[in-house]
Amino acid sequence: MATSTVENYIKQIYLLQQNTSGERVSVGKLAAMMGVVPGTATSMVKALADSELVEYEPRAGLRLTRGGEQLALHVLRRHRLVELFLVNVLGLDWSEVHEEAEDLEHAISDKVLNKIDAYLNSPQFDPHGDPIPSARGKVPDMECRSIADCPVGRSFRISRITDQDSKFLQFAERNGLTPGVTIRITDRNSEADAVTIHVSGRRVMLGTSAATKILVEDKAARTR
Amino acid sequence: MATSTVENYIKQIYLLQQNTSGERVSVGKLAAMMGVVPGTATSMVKALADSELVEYEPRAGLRLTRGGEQLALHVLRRHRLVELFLVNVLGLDWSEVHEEAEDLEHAISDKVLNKIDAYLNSPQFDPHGDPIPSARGKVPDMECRSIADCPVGRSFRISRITDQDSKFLQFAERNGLTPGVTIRITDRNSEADAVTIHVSGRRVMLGTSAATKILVEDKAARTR
DNA sequence: ATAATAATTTTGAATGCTCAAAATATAGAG
DNA sequence: CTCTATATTTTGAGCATTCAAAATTATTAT
Ligand SMILES: [Mn+2]
Ligand SMILES: [Mn+2]
Ligand SMILES: [Mn+2]
Ligand SMILES: [Mn+2]
Repeated sequence: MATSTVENYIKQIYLLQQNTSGERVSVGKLAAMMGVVPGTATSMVKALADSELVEYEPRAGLRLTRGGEQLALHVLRRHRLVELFLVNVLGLDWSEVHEEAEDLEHAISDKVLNKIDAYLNSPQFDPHGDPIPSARGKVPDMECRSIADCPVGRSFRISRITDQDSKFLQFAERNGLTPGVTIRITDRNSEADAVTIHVSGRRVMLGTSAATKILVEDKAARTR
Repeated sequence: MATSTVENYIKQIYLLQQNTSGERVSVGKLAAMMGVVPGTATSMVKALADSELVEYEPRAGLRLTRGGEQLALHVLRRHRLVELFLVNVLGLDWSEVHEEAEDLEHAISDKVLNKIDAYLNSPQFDPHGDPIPSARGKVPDMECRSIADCPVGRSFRISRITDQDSKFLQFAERNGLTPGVTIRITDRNSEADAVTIHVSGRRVMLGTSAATKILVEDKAARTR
């Protein structure tokens, strides 16, 4: 029913809402993320509002409706299951699957999706640690903060990388910074804008903006 | 580069050319197969001619160029590898994969396609016995005729089912009529418009129009 | 409060694909 | 050779998506 353009907009709105923790999304931000001119976003948003996928207050911004959120979660489920399948079964690199999934997420039927889900044993997280919404739209919760604001001296488990850029993912992999890995934060220097961590022997230094993209949780936590 | 609409048209033109063994395809036939109104096909064909994918002689018909044929073979390769993957790896039924592949064929990158090909060990035929063009556009040749015009009394191996309709495929499967299976043609009655065959003990009667859809080859032939 | 600035919306136009219906060409029947 | 049935093309229009550029509104600085 929904075109892939609509699915992409809705997914992006969902992701923007996540960052700004629930506030209304601005048309400008949306346009920027979608790589379109602002006027294009405006007219698209009007169409989405007509289909009752978003609530739209001209000049104030927009927010997903319940239906919009469900669609977003369904797209995200397809995207992330596909990513995991490509990595675990077909052996693609985690740095390249995001692009692939960007197209496949619109072409996978529920029938195939369920087979993939079963094949992978109903996983909860994708290769980047992103939560995979369930078929009913439940998102596995994960309480985690970024390396950028973790106390020095403690150990953590990497749970998620929040940047799909393939250069960054390759860098992370080269340095052993992948979900599940245990790291120890050994130093933070706010003047130098950097954090030092230890990961399996190695010492790695990260600038704050890179550190922000790596989320961790307490050593004790989750089964993954 | 090519939209999925263009890919679908080009693929369909290729398939029509196969049937009519190389003659020019008429716009009307194409429109019918694509499920569009004739005028739509005319304007699409003009666009395809502008992109040099077909040679078009108004009112006389059209034919794929070399480039068009290559595109068709590439789409067909994706379609058929996907079908086989869905059946062999994800366990979908052969009667349902055609529909699935119809969308996926446009969303699979070469990178993923190569992984699938390797995973399946570079197969030559899909679940319906359709030949899978190689990455370089070579089509595995198969010399086969339909059950409808095979001599009575001899044995053959089923090599291909040329009908994607899921009801027909389910019927075929129920009666053990799948590629690789050996059958024996025991009777033909042109008045009754029917053929009788034996397949693993069972006796099956087929009307000519059904028999035409099942292709066989000499018992001796091919490694599959 | 006014003016400058930034964000947003509107307008007008293009592209790709489609349909309905009218116009035209072609082939076969008489 | 003329008429008619059939296939094909043309015309005019709509939908989804996009851009460029102009118009409008909201925000901020003075
Ligand atoms: Mn996408
Ligand atoms: Mn991911
Ligand atoms: Mn298709
Ligand atoms: Mn097939």
